[in-house]
Amino acid sequence: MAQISLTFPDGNARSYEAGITAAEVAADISTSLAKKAISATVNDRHWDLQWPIAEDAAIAIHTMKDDDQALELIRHDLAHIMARAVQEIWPDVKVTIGPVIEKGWYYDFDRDEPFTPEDLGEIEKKMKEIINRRDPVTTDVWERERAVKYYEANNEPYKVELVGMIPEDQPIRMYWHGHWQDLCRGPHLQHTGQVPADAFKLMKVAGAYWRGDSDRPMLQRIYGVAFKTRQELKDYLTFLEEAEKRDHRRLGREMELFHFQEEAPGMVFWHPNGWTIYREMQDYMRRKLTRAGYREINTPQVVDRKLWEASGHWDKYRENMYITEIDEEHANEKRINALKPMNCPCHVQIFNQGIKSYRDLPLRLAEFGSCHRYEAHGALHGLMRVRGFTQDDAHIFCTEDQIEEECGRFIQLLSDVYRDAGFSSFDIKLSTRPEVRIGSDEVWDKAEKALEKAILSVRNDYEVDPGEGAFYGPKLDFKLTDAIGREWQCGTFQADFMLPERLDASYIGMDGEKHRPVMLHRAILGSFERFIGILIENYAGKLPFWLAPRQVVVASIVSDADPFVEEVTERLIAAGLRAEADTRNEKINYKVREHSVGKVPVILAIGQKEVADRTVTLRRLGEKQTRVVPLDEVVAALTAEATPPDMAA
RNA sequence: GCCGCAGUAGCUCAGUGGUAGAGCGCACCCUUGGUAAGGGUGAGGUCGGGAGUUCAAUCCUCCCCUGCGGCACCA
Repeated sequence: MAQISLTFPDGNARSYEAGITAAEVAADISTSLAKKAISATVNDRHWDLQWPIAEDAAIAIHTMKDDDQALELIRHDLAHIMARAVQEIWPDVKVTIGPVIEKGWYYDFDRDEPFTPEDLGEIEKKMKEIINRRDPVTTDVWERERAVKYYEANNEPYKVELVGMIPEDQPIRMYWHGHWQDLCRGPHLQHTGQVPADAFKLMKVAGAYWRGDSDRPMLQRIYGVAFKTRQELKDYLTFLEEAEKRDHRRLGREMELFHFQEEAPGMVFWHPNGWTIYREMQDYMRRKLTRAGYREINTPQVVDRKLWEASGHWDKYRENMYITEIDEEHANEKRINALKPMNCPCHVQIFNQGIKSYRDLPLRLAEFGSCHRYEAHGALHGLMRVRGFTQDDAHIFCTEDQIEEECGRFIQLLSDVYRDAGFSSFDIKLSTRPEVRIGSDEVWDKAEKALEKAILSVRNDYEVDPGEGAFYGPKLDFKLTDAIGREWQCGTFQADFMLPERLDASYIGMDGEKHRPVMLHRAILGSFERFIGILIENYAGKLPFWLAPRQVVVASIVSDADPFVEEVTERLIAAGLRAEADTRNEKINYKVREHSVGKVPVILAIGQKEVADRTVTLRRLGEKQTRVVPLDEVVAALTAEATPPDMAA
């Protein structure tokens, strides 16, 4: 037998016979390691203990102490255990696939009857039973034909299809958990008893298309979460409760920010409090854009289909466009209009007015563009996905040579905005040329390089998504991370070589000839609606002072203080603050509680002492201690605090 | 759009084949109380919409609408 050399993490190497398994290597080291081992890493690949090692390699044996590997295996084995439990209870159910996902796994089943919440409890019980059986996990590689025949005989058509999808050069690997069998690339644990029986939970049932294709059958998906310990599971469930508490739909109601109703699904009714946040954000953006050299414009809501046909949107997105009908009586000619689903074609119309010179470029046209898209019912989700929304949209008309400079300026602007909104980090993704595209390779080279260079001028890390660019140009997507670690894609920067062509935009170059400009589509917030939703969730409703809809409530402790409360409130309002007086016949405890629940950042309480001294007692949201401050001082301090971040000295 | 679940007072939710209830909120009264709910009284509902079954439907059946969790989609 040939000998191979395995190098351990500590740098030591040992010689073994080729074909030795990782389990045997572990056993060679110590019996306790053999028992504790869960998997190995062999030449950077996560390796099943049972797999033979054929050649020299770097090897590391994993135990439950290695979180990454442990969690992957636990979740992956649980997927199998769950599928097995389901088939033990309902032998007719057909199995499909069950991958590991963040925090857990899912498994898709084909079953006539959907699973009920009660079924989940039963499955969970069965799973624990299986874990306690401590069945060994075994694996083998089969001939393709044998696997197909096996699955055909067992009436598992999805598995037959999966076998067929495995590339010719890949092995068909089978796994057994006890008697139960599944097609799987592995790796897995040594036996089911290695899975913690008290650190997982089945979460929900949902429909999911076979292979994610809406033309294929709808399967029943069961989601589970799993951790190494019971405590981690508990912590995660607590986290979910916390996330639910910051749900913007709930806070939107509690803080009286907005509502939705049946007559206008997916359209926001902004209440005074919510609209205050919106306006504050919009004012802020307007200042930032103006300073960054943008000119603000405004374009029609209702536009003849001819323009959408010319832009190409009619062909592709007609299903999702709101079409207007005019009462015949009042129309001389039948015209079909659409509510604009996007602003770019209208912006080109403004560019096209008059003759543009290269001296006009780059021309940056910004619009808080109100758009309507008929989104699928199932897609709507609070402010995050709506049918009527306003983009912080702008189009930069420029030359190919100006792309890089404009991209760099944009990223700078975007960084400022995210920072001011309270997001400390964001990721950038560069999507490059797809197979089907327009424009010469030369132009693509230039554009992709320009975007890349622009990113590198501000930071050194970004992700590349090859082939995921739009057919009309490469793009950047910007994802920010919120306070509880969730990612939201907000900003975008897209180079477009097509629309100027389709809508015949041109400028006169230095050479006196006509040229096509490049159009850069860009947004920072995405839509105001969604961004405000993200802000609400990020801050759990406790918005920074400059954005808080109600910044200060001045509350009387005794009714004798009411006149001074009114005076203080007027002073604050005169200073530009959003202040309200609360002189209701209620105790101060009650008022403090109510305004705390309402997320008012500052409460100023006024009783007899304050009236006598012309002071206020200041209490900040979430803090217990109070502070007595002279009136003049509090007005000055709060006014300074209310200054938006871009205006602060 | 697809799968599943849900829709009862402003909110959160209970309930029944014989047209409804709680807590909070709201209004009024008492209370002037010092930092997260003082007390009393009262008003408030075509039980999401339509059709059907039934002597009788908020409850059972069907269709539609909206919402929720996923999936698909997101110019």
